[in-house]
Amino acid sequence: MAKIDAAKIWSLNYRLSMQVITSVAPQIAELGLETKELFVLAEVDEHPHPAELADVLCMPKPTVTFNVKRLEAAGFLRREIDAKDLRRHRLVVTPAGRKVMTEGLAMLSRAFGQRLARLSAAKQAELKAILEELN
Amino acid sequence: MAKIDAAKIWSLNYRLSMQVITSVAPQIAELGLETKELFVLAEVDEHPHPAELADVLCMPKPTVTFNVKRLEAAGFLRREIDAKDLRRHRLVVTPAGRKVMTEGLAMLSRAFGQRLARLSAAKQAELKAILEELN
DNA sequence: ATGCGATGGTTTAATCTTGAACCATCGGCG
DNA sequence: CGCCGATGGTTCAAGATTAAACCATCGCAT
Repeated sequence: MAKIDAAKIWSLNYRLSMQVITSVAPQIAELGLETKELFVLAEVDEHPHPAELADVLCMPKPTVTFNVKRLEAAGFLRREIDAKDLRRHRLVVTPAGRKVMTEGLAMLSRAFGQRLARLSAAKQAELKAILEELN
Repeated sequence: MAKIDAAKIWSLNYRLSMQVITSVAPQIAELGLETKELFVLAEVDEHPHPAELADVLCMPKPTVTFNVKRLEAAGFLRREIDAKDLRRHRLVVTPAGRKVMTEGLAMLSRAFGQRLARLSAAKQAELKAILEELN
């Protein structure tokens, strides 16, 4: 079998992600949320500290600072100082934040769901399994 | 079967793309190329016109203009005006451009190849097929 | 031909991003 | 304790991105 070109696969993957997110960006914006803010918001539950967020989301720390600040100003996020480690800021999603996060992710699900609908259920499951293995 | 959460799959996919590209960015930079410039360069053969590039790469037209300008200044790209349509600029990859493009894509292939190596050959092929179906 | 909406590309100005330097705190170690 | 390297987070300034407005050309219908 000819060797599979990894760059090609990466490229397909990247393009897919971008096309989907580009297509929902306007809807998300109507929630008063930039897409990057949604990404941040969506990871706060699992990764409540900015440093982890930067790591998971592959964005530099100042970018996280910036986006967190905006989310906080918008009332979607609250910030608590960890009494055990005064350097750390624990982020907490507010009810309003949870609302827009849920709606934003639902929009993303619908948009990507339309693409996924091209695949059989079996293939969808296979894709998910493969991606989990790769992550 | 529980409904698969499309947003979750999208997120896995996005994270995978980002982690990989983040990991190669420094190497690519040594070629004198920003990652976005590499993306542009890599699509020029198939999509020689800026408008198409913007579309395929999901980036706004001014971003394409900007990156093309830099690629041109670096001698990686040449620009010809289409005699048939004076609005259109046909982009051409120069030999120097082809060289860095090839090297850059090879770096990307190596980096992503390491991830892909977690999968059996059959699963790699399956992934590629699925992505092509989704694109 | 002439007008006109659509398309290709650039410019501008405002916003976002980010590398580098920074401050504060932590966790050891002598 | 007091130092010191490492870690969490922010600031700042330089550079990248992009929405909006723009100019030029095209295709086409009048």
